[in-house]
Amino acid sequence: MNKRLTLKDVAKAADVHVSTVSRALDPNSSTSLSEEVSNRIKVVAKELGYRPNRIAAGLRTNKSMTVGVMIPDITNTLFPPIVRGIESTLEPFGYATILVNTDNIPERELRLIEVLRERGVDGIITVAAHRNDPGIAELIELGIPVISLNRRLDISTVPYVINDDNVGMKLLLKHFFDLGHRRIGHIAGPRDLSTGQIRAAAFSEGCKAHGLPDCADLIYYSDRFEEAEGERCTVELLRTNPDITALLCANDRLAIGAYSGIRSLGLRVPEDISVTGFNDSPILESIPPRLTTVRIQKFEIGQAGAKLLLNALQGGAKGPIGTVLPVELIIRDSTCAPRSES
Amino acid sequence: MNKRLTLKDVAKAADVHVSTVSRALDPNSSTSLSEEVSNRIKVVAKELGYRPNRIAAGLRTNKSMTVGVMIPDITNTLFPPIVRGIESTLEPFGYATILVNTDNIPERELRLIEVLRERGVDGIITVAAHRNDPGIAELIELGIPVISLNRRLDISTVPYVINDDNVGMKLLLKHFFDLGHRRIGHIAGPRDLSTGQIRAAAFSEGCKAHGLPDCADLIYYSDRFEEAEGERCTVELLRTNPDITALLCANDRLAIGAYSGIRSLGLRVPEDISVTGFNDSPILESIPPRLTTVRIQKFEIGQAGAKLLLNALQGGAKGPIGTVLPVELIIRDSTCAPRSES
DNA sequence: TTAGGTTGTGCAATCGTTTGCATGATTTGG
DNA sequence: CCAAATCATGCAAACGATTGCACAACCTAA
Repeated sequence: MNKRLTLKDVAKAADVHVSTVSRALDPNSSTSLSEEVSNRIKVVAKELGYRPNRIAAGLRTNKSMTVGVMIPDITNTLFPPIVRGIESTLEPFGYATILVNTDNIPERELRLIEVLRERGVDGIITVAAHRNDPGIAELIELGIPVISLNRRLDISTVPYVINDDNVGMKLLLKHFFDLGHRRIGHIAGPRDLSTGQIRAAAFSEGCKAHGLPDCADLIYYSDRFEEAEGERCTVELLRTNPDITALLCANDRLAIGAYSGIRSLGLRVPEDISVTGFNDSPILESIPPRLTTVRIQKFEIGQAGAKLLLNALQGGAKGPIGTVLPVELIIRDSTCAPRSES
Repeated sequence: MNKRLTLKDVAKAADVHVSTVSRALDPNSSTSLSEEVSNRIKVVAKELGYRPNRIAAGLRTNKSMTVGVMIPDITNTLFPPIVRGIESTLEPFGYATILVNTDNIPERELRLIEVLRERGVDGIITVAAHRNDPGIAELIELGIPVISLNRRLDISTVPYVINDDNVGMKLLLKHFFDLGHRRIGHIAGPRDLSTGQIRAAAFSEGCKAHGLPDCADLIYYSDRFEEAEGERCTVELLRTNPDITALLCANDRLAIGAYSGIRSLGLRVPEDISVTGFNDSPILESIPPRLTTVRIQKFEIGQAGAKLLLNALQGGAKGPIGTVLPVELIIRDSTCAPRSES
């Protein structure tokens, strides 16, 4: 267990002061050094295999070169590509990422924010933000850069990267409309998540635009983005509104749950009820009937978020506060024209 | 951007020395403090909302309370549950996890090990180890605790948690044998990964045990655990050995690739060729024909690995160097009796 | 009563870097 | 040829916590 090399060791070997070594090894040091000494030091450092201790440096500079990444749950297929996008973008700049799972539990989220702060993260990227998120609000107040991915906060000062939920919903609605559907239900996401809220709003708006009658009672809010919730809501919605011919779900998991719900009522997808999702999870290609959905850019959302954070960390000219990534309608087998009722 | 509270601030507020505060807040401090002072300090600290700066503490104690987790690629469905198992187990003990993706590229792995070392991780859990891994070997030499999950290293001093690959292969082989298969091929994993090597060895051994004729030429080594490789190897193997009726693939991805390969030759799964995988990825339930495979415990492997690391970090009595988790045969639709050739 | 033992707290060094300032060496210009 | 400017390097103080040691106050026992 040989001790870690320090600046002091290099300094001794190169017969200079530690501060000189520090400067020689710092590419953008303000103080000037002679080429000769600088090179000698670099050579010695490399020979000895010197590696800086970022903890010590972090203590002095108050920069840990780490960022916190908060997600609800890494085992949810939506998040790994986002996390990968973040890591791939940040790593070349020397930032390491600390990953934490909040399970969408507010207290847990608050505790994990503390954990990250104690470790002196330079910034935080959250994919787990609630519309009204006290923890995030506090971070902002403390001046710690925060980026919210996939979701938005109600407070408008938090930079975000989201998908174009609005356009996505309109595309789905138009698809239904073109097929001939007129009674369309919506299984919405949780009210406290921006994705749920934005998509529900887009749904209402879209219905109106297509001249569909009041659709407020055709929206059913789920409590969580989970299959079981999708099933429960679908059953309840179809019980109350048996004339529905199409079901627009706020995400894929709700849609897969809707499949079960529809079948439990003795109906078929899509012959009796057309179903759509949102996100385009990788599994979908293989679950029959293959789900018609909206594809969002997952890796890219992480990438864009990381860039936004880098910009904030480098104190750069503050770019746009929000980035909206384009989406794409993916038509598969879960949608068809309604049974003719003529 | 109000400054972070430090021990000094608390000390001033409680009118004691910083060292006293440090001791009061350290649950297992060796020095004794009067109840009264200790409580007063705790109250003041809580009131002020003091949070220790782990960076500073880490510098002094040489413990960062972070661990590095190295995986090939978080977007591979095998890894998220493992990572979650690690994080869930470590977090309650105050450890944060830094996640890095190696993409199975050795140079990248070496660089990332440096990144982790610079950050002073207290230990490393790798799910990306090669059988012969110079980076890991160096860590061991430096006395940094390392645990290898899912894979083993050839050097025997690295504690590991693996699944019972051996039993898993025997179960699959017995399953084939019971169905009546006698010409069984094996698409093996890469030679430099222990999973590939162990499974191939178990295959050979199992063939012999069942009295099957020399099977060495029925093993085909893939270069990577990827679908495309599975397809390529399957096609080549079946070209050379057209009498094969069953294909045992070293993991699920190779098996899914095998599906394509078999179909490209105009054959059907399982009627013409039975296929099996390994791991039981979540997608499998939905890809027809549903793959017969061996289920490994993913979350548990992370959990067990984390426990092993905790043990190593607490310098505890060194427990077993290896943990082998039980596996389970999952029979689905990709296997059936061979066509009768009577 | 006093020597010796506790007990509770403060002092100061330390961890490995970074960085403002001081200082000695060298160059420049008049 | 000397004063002033410039350059290269060293010095030492941070950063915020931990911890061995010193020391004062108190307690106990002979």
